[in-house]
Amino acid sequence: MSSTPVRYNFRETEAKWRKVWDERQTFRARMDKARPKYYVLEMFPYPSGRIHMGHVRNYTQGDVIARYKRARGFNVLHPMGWDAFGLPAENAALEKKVHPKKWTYENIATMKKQLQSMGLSLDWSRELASCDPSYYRHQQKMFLDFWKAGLAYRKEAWVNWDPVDNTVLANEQVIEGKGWRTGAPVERRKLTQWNLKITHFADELLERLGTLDRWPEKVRLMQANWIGKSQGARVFWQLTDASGADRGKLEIFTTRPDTLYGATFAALSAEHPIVADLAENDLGLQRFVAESRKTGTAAAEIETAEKIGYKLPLLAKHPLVPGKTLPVYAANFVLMEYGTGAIFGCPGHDERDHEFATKYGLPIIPVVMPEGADPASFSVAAEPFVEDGIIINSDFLNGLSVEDAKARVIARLEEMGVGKGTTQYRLRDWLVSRQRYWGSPIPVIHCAKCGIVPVPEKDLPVELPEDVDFDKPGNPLDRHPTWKHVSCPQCGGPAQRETDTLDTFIDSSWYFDRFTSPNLATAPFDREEHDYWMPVDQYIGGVEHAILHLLYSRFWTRAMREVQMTSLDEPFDGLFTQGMVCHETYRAADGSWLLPEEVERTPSDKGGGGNVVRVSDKSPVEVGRSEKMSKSKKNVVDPDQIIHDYGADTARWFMLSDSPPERDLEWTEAGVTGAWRFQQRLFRIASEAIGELPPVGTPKPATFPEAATALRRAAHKAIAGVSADIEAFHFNKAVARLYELASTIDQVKPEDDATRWAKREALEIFVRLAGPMTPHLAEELWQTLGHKSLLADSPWPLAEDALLVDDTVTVAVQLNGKLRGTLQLPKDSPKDEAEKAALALPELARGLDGKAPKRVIVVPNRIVNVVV
RNA sequence: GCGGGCGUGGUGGAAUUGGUAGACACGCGAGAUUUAGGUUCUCGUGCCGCAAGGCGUGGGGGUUCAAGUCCCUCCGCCCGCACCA
Repeated sequence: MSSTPVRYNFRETEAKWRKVWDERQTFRARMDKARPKYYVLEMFPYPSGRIHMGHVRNYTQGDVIARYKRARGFNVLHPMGWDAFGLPAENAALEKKVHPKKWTYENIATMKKQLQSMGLSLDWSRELASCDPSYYRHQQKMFLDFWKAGLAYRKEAWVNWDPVDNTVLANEQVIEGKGWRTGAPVERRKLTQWNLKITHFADELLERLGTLDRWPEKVRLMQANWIGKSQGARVFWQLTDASGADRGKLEIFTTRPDTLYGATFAALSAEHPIVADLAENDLGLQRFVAESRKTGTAAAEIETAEKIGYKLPLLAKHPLVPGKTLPVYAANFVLMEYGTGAIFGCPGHDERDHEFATKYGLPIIPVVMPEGADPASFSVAAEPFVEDGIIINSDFLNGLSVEDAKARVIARLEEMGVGKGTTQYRLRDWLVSRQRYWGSPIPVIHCAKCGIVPVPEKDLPVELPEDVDFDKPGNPLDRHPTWKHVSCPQCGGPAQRETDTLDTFIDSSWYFDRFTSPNLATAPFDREEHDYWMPVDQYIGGVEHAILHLLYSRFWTRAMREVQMTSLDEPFDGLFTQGMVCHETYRAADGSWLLPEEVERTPSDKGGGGNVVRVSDKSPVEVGRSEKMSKSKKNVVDPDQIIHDYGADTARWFMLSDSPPERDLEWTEAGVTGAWRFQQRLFRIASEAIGELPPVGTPKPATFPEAATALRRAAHKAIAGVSADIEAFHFNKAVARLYELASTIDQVKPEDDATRWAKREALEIFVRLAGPMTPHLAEELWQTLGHKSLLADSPWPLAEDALLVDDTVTVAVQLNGKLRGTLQLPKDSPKDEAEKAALALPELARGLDGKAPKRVIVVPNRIVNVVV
């Protein structure tokens, strides 16, 4: 139309619409019982400094859902807050001499501004930060309530100890068995710490997974495995020393009581009380125990460490075989935290036991063999047989299946009084004490006379003192001159505050509850608001939280139910786990990592890749494979820069196109410019068309020419398709449909009023469908099309059913399963007609070469397969 | 070690219940227009082959008229493992 090119000024336009939404409080959520609610939540960010592309992806996805559900008439709650306590703030304090509070709030300010530049439909009036005493006072109160309800208790637990810094280390701070700052070999120490009784709900947490049908199957599976319910038996073994004198009983838990006859040794955890006892008079054993403690507390470390054992001066009497005794070891691969801290080793049917038995020359007896194997020749000497099979070499169990044998042997053990069938969980109670400053104080007081006393409710919150120093490692609360010294609330005598703080997973276990009434001072939430908004209808976040955060939140919800705060069972009705954002890595000749902006691609002489060189001196750069964006490898792209250069809509559009949201996304410059060009194209299509379109509200013509009907079909099919795609989180497919619709619209050059009407209809549909993804541009185009209302307040378009079905279908014709041609047939043609049409196809006749078909398979509307 | 996942053109990825593999996009090639602050438009583009045709969804095997999809087996990569959040 016009010879002057139309350009979309995204900077001005995006700012304009954000201001309008903000001023009109478009996204403010208010309880309204007359309307159905929809609670969309993305995992709140840790304020690490600046937002990264992972945030952009996460919040874009959530915003698509939030805007879509608003358009569909839901009363949407879409809040944002800050997971503001945590280790990095203390690290910053140590390294940069900034107070954790200052560092955290500065980061929040920066990141809030960044998030706001994305044009997210958030209700910022509900913003919260978990480090704010007005937030954590409620979790202190809840902690005390849980304690009173018997859900919190103290017990000894191991921590990683740095002997140089005299401080407790997080698993993350232990690198190859050494302290991250000191390099000193890490030791394990025992401390008395607070735990929450998550195991009290183990069975319910497992059972209710089955009802979470809007959760990814893999997350439910991971949680089920984590809870790890297993049926097994506790077996009591009589211990003796070499002379046969009674040395007490040993209790062993096993999930494989059916292999009891294959037991050739017993092994105790290095932390088992019996081992501790024996070690008192055994230097070698002391050394062994000390050696075992050098492994950190992480399960992966313990289980990959070389299996070593120490033979104890004990024998265990086999409970079913008179006269048979087993050697007893202390072993580093037996976990004190699981079962009874002791196992019997059946090397024939367990990988770890096999490795151990081979190493220490212990006998290996097969007691299960595959069905149909020959018992005389079946051997497990080379490797254990861990699958289901038939029991052998096991007295009264011979010939039974594994399952039947388990039941029979448990019955026998119970009869004899030497064992008991039990259910065991892998899940351990939640250890919530942290020896750190930047967390919510545990509101208890230690009194020499009264013991552990809760801080009275009127004294809550227990606030963190701000005058702390980070000159030394360790917990500044512990060495604060005055903070911990208080008088006992019960007896008034001198007492001390608990200086441990709560695990930050607690902060994130109820923030979604708090969002329902974030400004209420007297309680964590208003019951009516909570009942209205909860549960979260759609929760979105990284799969790295699949187990811990989500399980702890499910627990916390139940704990609140236990103390009558809610009647809610599950906090998250729907869950979606998004993939990571990745980028190529670049290395200079000297091996140092380079930022993407420090390298460039030189065009090659004839097409194809080209070389990658350093911008500064054109030296060659080694290109590594794409990995998760991380500061350490410098393969990061700053969202701020992208939003400044291309606009928020481009960043959002790129995040949604191409990659399925649950999979990893590869960030590429080409992809961004592609998204940018499409924004420009859309603006041009709409701007150029506007002059020829009928005004808003022009009545629908009675009839349409064929081309107009085709356009209307495309548009209405897009409504159905995009809606279904958004509901199913297939944003990349929704984007592809919008590309198609845009091309279709652009190609229609109307020459009559009905087609002009259809083009306006199609454009309006397009703009409304694109609204959740590229909200600023869509809002601008909505106005360009002549609307006075906000697109953000407009309803989702409705598809006309009649336009969704075609009257002809393309049917594939195959010869022996190989495609020979296609047919256009009326929809739902009878089978014999489809067959007749297929056999008449020249391409088929050529392949058939005069032979008569043996068989013809007809799948209506899909395929005709001729078999000769 | 245990648990979970992923693997389709040069690239990101599409593909109801097994039913035309490669939608859409990037890149690349050819052409047109001509933009000069990131151009735009048309056509082509899985591989081999002049063609007919053949081969193709990480490798190997199987079930089926028909397999990316179901089964077995092997390989590669990624994530979680309780004090990172």
